[in-house]
Amino acid sequence: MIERPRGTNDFIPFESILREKIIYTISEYLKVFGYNLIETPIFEKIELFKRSVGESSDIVLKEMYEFKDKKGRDLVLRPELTASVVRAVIQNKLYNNNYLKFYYIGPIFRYERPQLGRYRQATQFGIEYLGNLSFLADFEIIFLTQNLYNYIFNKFNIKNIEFKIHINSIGCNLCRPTYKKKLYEYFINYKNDLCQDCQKRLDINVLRILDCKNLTCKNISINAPKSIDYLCLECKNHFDNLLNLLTMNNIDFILDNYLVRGLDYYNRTVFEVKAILDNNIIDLAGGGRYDYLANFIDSSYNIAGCGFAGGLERLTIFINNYNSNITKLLSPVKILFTIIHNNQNINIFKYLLNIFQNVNNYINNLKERYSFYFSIESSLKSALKKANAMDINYIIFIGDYEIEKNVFQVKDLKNGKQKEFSLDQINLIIKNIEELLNF
RNA sequence: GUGGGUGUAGCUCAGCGGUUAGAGCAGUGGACUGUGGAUCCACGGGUCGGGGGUUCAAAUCCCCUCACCCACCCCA
Repeated sequence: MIERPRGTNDFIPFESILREKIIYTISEYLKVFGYNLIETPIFEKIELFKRSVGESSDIVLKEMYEFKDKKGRDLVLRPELTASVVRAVIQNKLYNNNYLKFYYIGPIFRYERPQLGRYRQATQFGIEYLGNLSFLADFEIIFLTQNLYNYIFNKFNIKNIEFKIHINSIGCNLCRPTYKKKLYEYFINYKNDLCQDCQKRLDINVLRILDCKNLTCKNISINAPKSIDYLCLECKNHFDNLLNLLTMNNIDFILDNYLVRGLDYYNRTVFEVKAILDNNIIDLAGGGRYDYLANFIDSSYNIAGCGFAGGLERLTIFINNYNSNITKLLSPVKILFTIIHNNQNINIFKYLLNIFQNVNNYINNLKERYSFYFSIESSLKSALKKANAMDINYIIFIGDYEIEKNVFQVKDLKNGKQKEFSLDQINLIIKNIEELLNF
């Protein structure tokens, strides 16, 4: 047996249906706010991520799927999408537009050890708002992040889910070096107590020590200098204004002084969406501002930007966990059309073909709301058994008895009611499906 | 990449050196030949994740490997 590669998934019905609906829900919501779909390649040149996500980040350091193509080009399966979106904006010369709002959804690849909600091929969705330096853009992104999740959870009938937005500012190129220096000076005193990883981080990226889960490191971090105490005036104003807007709009956020992100392109605002599942904290999404990203990719460009990215698989886990009935809620009305056929009279099949054709003809009235199934059975009993097993809502059937009386039967399997219709009307049953089922 | 746990029927699992590997659920057929879900009876189904080793004898013990789950690391 050839199995699928580690950390990948087959999404078979009905999980695939749920994913489809979630994706639809996301795009439906974001389009109303003026965000439009952007699609970029699944593989990119390796340089794109080395320059943007950062050579010192774990993603670039050890998690990328790298390969050479037949001409020896160094390519990678994309580990995230923000860098690609910014690259696309530059390459397609979109930067002079003042309405640079995009949403994306698609696969990303990271070579990690799989766990629940963490896969080597995962699906990320997110939005990017480019070209706006104002704190209003940060506000819009955070507002949309929170309310997109609210909208999805509401749509899938999920109540009582608690998710929190953690937020911080990590400053800009002016003030961050000072802060990093202060952090370094603080942590160097504890160098021998820090875990091995953090001892390395001391020189590579001090900020990430704040993110360490090691208990000793955590305890040391408690009294570490906070980035917000070292922000320059502009960064401080930006952050204060943002927090004011969020407060005025009753957006529930937690000011997390030690929140940092593993991708190097962020500046000023960073945030994460955290939710609780069985006493575990799971990150649903993360994001922030990345005003230097365009410049990292090509030094002749400066394009401000702000966005967030969320994981589709993690979201799906929550929806399934909080609403186990979800696939039933999403299912269309199922109708089984059956011919009870236990003799040689093949003429009876013409009614079956008739329904096939009419379903096709009226597809616009039926789509999203009805699913049709067809079968030929030797007895009514087996037809009903099959319908029951398939969780069919209505069965329409024609057998010898019906032919003799020139009728067909419609039975509501949920309440057992049954009604007889004249076979002369068979051509109208799909066209008038609503009336037919409403008896 | 590190540490731990688990792989036995379609599903959930029992068996943990000793006949021919089991149960429940699901499936198929019948009792019941035109009105379903119930009940009873019968039946089908397994390279015990894969490979190697130890042994008279391995699902069971050992080694390797693959996959999943959990905690790290990191992140969506």
